[in-house]
Amino acid sequence: MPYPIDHKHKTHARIVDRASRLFRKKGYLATGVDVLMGAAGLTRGGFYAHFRNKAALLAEALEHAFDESEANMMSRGLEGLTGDAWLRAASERYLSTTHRSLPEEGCAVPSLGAEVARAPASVRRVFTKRAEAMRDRIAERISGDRREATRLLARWVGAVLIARAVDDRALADEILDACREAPERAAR
Amino acid sequence: MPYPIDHKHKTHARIVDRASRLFRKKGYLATGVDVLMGAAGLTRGGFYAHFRNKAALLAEALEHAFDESEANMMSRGLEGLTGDAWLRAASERYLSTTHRSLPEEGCAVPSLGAEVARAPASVRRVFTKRAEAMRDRIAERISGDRREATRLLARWVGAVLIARAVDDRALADEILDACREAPERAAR
DNA sequence: TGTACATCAGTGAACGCGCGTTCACTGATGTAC
DNA sequence: TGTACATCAGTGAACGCGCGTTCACTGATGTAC
Repeated sequence: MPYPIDHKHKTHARIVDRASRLFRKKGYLATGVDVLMGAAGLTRGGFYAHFRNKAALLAEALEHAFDESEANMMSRGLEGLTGDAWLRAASERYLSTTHRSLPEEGCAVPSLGAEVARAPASVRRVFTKRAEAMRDRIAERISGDRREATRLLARWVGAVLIARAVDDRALADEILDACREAPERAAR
Repeated sequence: MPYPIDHKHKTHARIVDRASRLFRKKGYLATGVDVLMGAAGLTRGGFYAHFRNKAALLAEALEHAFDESEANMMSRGLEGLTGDAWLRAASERYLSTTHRSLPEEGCAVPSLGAEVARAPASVRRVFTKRAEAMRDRIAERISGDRREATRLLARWVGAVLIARAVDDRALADEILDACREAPERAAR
């Protein structure tokens, strides 16, 4: 057999990782197959030995993005926390200026949500599964209330989306800061 | 003088209106100049007699979209309402299944926010001005609290973005419904 | 241990196509006489 | 009232370019002898 057994698998994973970052940063449509392959140290032609087409890569890139961003923002270092303590810590991460200015390492929902809505069913199915799982993971941490978790996720996503689109650092900070406030406190 | 004096102005406005709808529905990058002009009953070549380039049209299309969607969802028929009554009515409109399934007539923030974040400064400046004005209009209706208005807008935007991306009607409805709940009630 | 071979991951030229933009022009119009 | 003219909104061919995808091939590798 030519090449080590896991060689192709490693290459595949490298393409998915680079794509996942480029899609979140530049957008799906705006990132061409040759740029993608170049970022993985390969050339255009090899792409179709790994993926049926570009949309199939988007589906895998979404899975990878959710894996990475859920771990980074909702779990790593937050293992012991629940309820309000977890909520404050997770909100601080999701609504941080770091997350605002580094979409390539962040949640795929604000960066790719609109493009996913216009993507083939295969892509939307992956997004659906992962977004729902993310919502449920939030619910688990805040006393199991899925409706409250839904509101929280929606607010996080909207805040990051708007903060990134806005061309005014102070306004962006103001938006993130306002949304960091817990619902409980917000209502007095 | 050739042609009625307002002829060019009317054509210009028609292009902006069609572009505003197509951009919201299909995305900015995904909508080509010839499709845009065709939708306005014209041909490709005339475009540059109206706009410096495609990004300049995006800026005008955003203004138009904000005008239209703010009127439709926050004002029309809601003139007498303030506080909780206005909040309930506006939330119902923004988080309606109609708004979810007709992005071409809806708010530009969930449909174009991510592309605006990657657009030239001229486009982002227009978006900033209009998004801030929208937030302030919400604040005026709910006792002047701009931070609360920011949270409300972020939640609305996130909810519609996610509900559109998700490939599951029931889940989409669940998301919109959960986000319809007023913050006050949400916190008990 | 050294060589010949079979495998297949990756190459790069080529496909047809649509992109944003430019430009020489056409032809519908209001005005002047 | 009817004709000639000047204006300029809109046309459509052309520009170079990058897109997603295909395919005949190359060459690095592990295995067999």
